[in-house]
Amino acid sequence: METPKRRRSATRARLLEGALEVFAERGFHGASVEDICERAGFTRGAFYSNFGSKDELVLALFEATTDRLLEQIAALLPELATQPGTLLDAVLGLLDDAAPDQRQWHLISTEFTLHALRSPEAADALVRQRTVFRQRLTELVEEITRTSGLQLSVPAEQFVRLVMALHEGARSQSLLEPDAVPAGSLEHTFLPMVLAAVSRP
Amino acid sequence: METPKRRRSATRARLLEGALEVFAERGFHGASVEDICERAGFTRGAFYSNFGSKDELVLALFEATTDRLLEQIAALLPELATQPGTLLDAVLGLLDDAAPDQRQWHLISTEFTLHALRSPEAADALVRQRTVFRQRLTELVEEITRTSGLQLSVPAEQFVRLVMALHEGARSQSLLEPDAVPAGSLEHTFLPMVLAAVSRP
DNA sequence: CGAGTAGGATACAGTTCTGTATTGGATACA
DNA sequence: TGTATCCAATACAGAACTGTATCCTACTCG
Repeated sequence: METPKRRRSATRARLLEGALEVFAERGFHGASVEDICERAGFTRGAFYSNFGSKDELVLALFEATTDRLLEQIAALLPELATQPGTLLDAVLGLLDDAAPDQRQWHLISTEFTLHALRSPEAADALVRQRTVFRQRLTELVEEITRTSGLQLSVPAEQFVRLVMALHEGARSQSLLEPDAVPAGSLEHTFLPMVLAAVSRP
Repeated sequence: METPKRRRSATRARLLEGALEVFAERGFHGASVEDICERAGFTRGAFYSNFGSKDELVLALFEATTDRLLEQIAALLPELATQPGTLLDAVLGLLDDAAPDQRQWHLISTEFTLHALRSPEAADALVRQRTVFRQRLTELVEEITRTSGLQLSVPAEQFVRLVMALHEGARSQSLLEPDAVPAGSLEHTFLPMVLAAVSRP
């Protein structure tokens, strides 16, 4: 039982993986179907046998990426919720470690965001993903504040939105000017202040 | 004296204007030269008479955009530096009002950023632009703190980087979820806290 | 071992885009 | 008024890409 359907889903996976790389390198419209196939080691025959079009692949890629992201979160949450460190270490740790490759992830997720800003359906999907992601983080924050006796003067979700926004903007700066803005520097400089301002012992 | 060179530069300007719109709508690679010309009311003949390629036009567009941005800043700075309101009102006002159309500006600047992350030359240009922009903001902050007797415990530039990062991330959220995140809400919720934390009377 | 089938490769037709070469028309100027 | 010039339109050739239709190969299973 090694080749009836497993082979098919394996090539699907390789195509998705290739698409991820090529999209990160050349962008969404800049990558041709041929590019993706070449990267994955196939020809277009394999592609059109698995996907109806590039758009369809993009959708599948987004869902696959979302799934992986949620898995990563699920894997990281337990230790972060309980073990050492502060609330901010936990939240930032999750944001940082959820994706294996920060640069690629930033390129891809920016590409998705741009796509979503132009297509209502894509926007729906992206907003749903971000909502789930944010909820996980919010629960994490709430749990940590509960167990540590800390209390926030703003809704946890609002606080999470802040951290996400700052993280995204800061990552952009870090990737453009790695020397001037080491990864995480902005967050680690300012977020503790915000936390201090919004928390009561 | 109305048509020797003025006509030429007028079509250049219209092409750039068309490119701005089309790039915002379909993205950089998604827009064909023909699309741009059609939007501007020309055919490709006009295009290739004014630009060598789409890449060249992109560069020109970036510079034109940069110029306009700096003009906007120069126009807004004086009143913001002196007149009423707080430091944050001034900085956020500048970030908000520097571009006439927030959505289009966000799409275009994200597109540029993405492009820059893939091309070292574009990265250079973008970093230069952002550096100038940041310096203007930094000077504004320094001037306001000086005249208002306020003092920051972090370098003004670092503070500006924070505001820019937060602004960018927050704008992304606002555009994706206008109802959940009204424009400016994140900034106006949290930045005063940071400011309070980093300033001494 | 042989027929059937699934999945990917190859070949091909059609479309779209780019870039150049040529043409046409309007304006400046003698 | 006629001519030279400039600029954009048009016409054309070639390249790149998409999507389909057919072929080939390697398993599966009787």
